[in-house]
Amino acid sequence: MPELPEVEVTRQGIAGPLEGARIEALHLGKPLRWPLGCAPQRLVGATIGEVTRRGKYLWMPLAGEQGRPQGGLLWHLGMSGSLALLPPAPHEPPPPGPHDHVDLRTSAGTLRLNDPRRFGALVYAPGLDRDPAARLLAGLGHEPFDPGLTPEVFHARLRARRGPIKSVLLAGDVVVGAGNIYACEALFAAGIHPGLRADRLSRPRAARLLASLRSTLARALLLGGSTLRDFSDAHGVAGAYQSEAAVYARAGGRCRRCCGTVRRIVQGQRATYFCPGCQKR
DNA sequence: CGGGACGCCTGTGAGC
DNA sequence: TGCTCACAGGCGTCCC
Repeated sequence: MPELPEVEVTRQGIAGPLEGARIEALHLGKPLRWPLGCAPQRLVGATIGEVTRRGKYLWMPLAGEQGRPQGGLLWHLGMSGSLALLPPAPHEPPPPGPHDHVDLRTSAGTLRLNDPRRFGALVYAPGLDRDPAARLLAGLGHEPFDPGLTPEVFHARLRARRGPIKSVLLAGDVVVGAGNIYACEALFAAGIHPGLRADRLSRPRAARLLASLRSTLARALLLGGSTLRDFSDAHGVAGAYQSEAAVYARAGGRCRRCCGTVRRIVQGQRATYFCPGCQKR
């Protein structure tokens, strides 16, 4: 679920309402991927700043009572996580379900993390540039919409990589944001075979792939992301992108462009979907 | 150092 | 119906 569009849609749903809100309590359920890293009580009274995104992480800066910087919270939705912003007092939030593992109660409402598989995380860090945040973000590549990521830069980065282009997109150390769905869809849109070695992409094809990646992510963002099982935005609204996926999860189906058959292969333990007719090495 | 496999955890759907 | 098995959108860590 949560690839860049889903995380960004989530961010857009919570950033405005939560900015300036005061933390009243933090309740934790079952353990997530990593421990919080500080006593929940220590966050009470802090004021939430502007929530930002880096890759698939959300950063929620916190300010202390006297405006002193007080670090922040790094959120990750993992494979099955979603955030819901529940109405503030006088409304009492419904009791947490079995997969609700975080309730961040604030003056602007309760931010609730639901994550059945618990690959997600909530981690406190003294700053974005301080551990553990710095360590987690250290290996991330360019943001896909970063103007500094020119076709030339993208091509140069790909030329240093010998693995299949699909795996390189997924790895996130060249460009962040594409998970399995959007990596497959962007490659289809660009007409590039997922098994092509990254260093074998010509400059024009690299440029085309970058453009396809951007348009794919932008389109998904516009549609509120993809909902394959249970993703929803901060207001509980499902995404709509999955219904227009050209290849993802469509093995055996008819390619919408050439009427050939969509194939499924496995690369690096992950399923890859592509159209052999439209995507060339 | 790059690249690939593993494992974290639970739910779902297919097949028997 | 009920069981088992494969598989699922991410990513840090380990090993070669």
